[in-house]
Amino acid sequence: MKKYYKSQPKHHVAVDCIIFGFDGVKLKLLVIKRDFQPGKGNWSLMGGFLQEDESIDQAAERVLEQLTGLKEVYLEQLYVYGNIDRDEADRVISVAYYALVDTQVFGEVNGHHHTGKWFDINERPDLIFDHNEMVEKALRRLRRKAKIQPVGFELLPSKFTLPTLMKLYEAIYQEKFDKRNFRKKMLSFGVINRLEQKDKTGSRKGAFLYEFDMEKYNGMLQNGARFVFS
Amino acid sequence: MKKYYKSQPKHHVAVDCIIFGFDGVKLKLLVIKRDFQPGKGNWSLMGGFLQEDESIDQAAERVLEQLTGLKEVYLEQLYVYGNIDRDEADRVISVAYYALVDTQVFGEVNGHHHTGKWFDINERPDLIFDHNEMVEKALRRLRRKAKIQPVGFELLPSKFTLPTLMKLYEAIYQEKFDKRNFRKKMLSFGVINRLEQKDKTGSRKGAFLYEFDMEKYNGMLQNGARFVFS
DNA sequence: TCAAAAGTGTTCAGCGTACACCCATGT
DNA sequence: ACATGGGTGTACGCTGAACACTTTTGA
Repeated sequence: MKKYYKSQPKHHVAVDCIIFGFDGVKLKLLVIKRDFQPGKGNWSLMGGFLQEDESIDQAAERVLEQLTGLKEVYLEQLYVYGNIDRDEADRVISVAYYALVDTQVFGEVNGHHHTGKWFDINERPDLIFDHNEMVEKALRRLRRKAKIQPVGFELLPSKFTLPTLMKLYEAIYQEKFDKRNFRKKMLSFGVINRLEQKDKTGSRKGAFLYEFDMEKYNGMLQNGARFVFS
Repeated sequence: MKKYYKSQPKHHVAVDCIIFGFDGVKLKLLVIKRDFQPGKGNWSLMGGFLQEDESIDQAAERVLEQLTGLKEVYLEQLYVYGNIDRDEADRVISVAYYALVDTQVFGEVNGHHHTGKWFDINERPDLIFDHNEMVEKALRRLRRKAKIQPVGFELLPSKFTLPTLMKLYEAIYQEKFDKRNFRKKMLSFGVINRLEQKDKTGSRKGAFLYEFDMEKYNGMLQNGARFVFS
C-alpha cells in the first residue's frame, strides 16, 4: 500500500505554539530564546518537528508539555504557514497552535524549565520568521472565540473573582467595560457559581469567588442558548 | 544552511479543496470520482500533493485550476488534518481549503474536465477518508463567514437579483428568511447597486439586477461599520 | 383576468449601553 | 474616619423579528 505516493515530495512539518497567559492584570505571551540554529539567541515561539508516530495535535501537545510541563490545557489549531522561504534554513511547513494557560499553574509546574519568558502582549519582543504574524492571528482568533465561547476561563485559576474576570476581558479586548453591565451579562449566562469564600487580596471588602460550571454550560447549549459576550 | 533539520522526518503534504457552488436554488458541492488508487472509484474532494517549489496557497490554487480551470476564485485555508491513519495508503498531512465559485462560470470553463460532479449539499455522497469531516467543517466556516463578510457574493454571477441573493442565504443557512427584513438589511449596508436591467427569467414582473460594489464595501469598513448579517 | 413572483412599512419586544451611589472593611 | 475597591438598578435607543397587501406582466 505504501507505494502509491512514492513519487511525491516530502516536507519538514513543524508545530509552533502561541501560548497566552493572564497574570491578573495583563495578557501575557510565553516565548523562548532559541538556543539552536538558525536564529540562535532570538526570541521565538515554542516549536518542534512533527514525528512519524504522532498526529499533529499530539505533536502540539508534546511540544507544549516538553517546554512548559503543562498537560491538558486549552489548545487549538490556528493556521498553517507554508511559504517556501518562511524558515531561513530550509523549507518547513509550520502548523501554528494557540494555547491558553493559567500562569499560576505554569509558575508552579515550571521549575526546571527556564527557557521561557512571559511578556505583556503589548511589549512582546520581535520574533523570528513569521512568528509575529502567527501571534497576531492568534490574538484575533482569541478575541473572536472569547466572544462566543467561554474560553477566557482557561486563562484563570478555577476560582476567580468577577473583577478579575472583567480585567481579563479588558486585557483581551484592550478596552474598558462597565462594571454593572459586565456583571449582568456574565451572570445572565448562568454558567458561573458564586462560592462562599471571598478573595481579600484585592480590596479590604473582599470580592466573592466564582467558579465556572461546565455542566450548566453544556445544559445551556442544549437549550439552544449561546454564550455571546458583548 | 540546509543541514540543521537533516535529522528530522519529512512527510507527504497534500491539499484538498472543498468547492462550493450555487445554482440559483441549492448550495452545491463539487466532488470527483477518484481514478487512481487508493480509493479508486470512490467520491472524493479534489486534491493534490504539495510540491517543492510552491507555497501551500499556491498548491491549492494549482489544484483548483487543474481540475476546474478556475482561477482567482475565493479560496481560504480551512484546517489541517494530520492523523496518522487518515489516508489508507500512507501517511499524508492534508491542508483543506474551501472555495466559492459561481457555477455558471464553471459550467462554461469546464469543457474538457468531466471528472467533477456537482451535488446538492444535502445529497452529497459519502466521501473517502476524512473528507466528510472536512466538508462539514467547511460548511460551518462558510456559515460563520457569511454572517460577517459578504463572501456570499462569490457564489453568484456579478449581476444578481435580490430574490436570488436571498435564496443563496437560505441555502447556506437552510432556513427561510422574511423577504422584507432581508431586503431591508441587505440594502442597509449600502454595498450593492441596483442596475436598470431586470431579470425576467424568474417571474413575469421581473426582478431588478444588482451588483456588489467593492469600493463602497471598503469605504464602509473604513468608517468602522461592519457587514453583519442576521 | 388571473396566476406568480416582486416589491414595500410598521409595530413591538429585547438587548446593549450609559450612568451614580452605597457597602464592607482594614488601617 | 476614611480610603479603597466591591457591589447594585434604571432608563433609553436601536435593532431583529413578525406580519399582509399591492404591483407588474405574460399567458
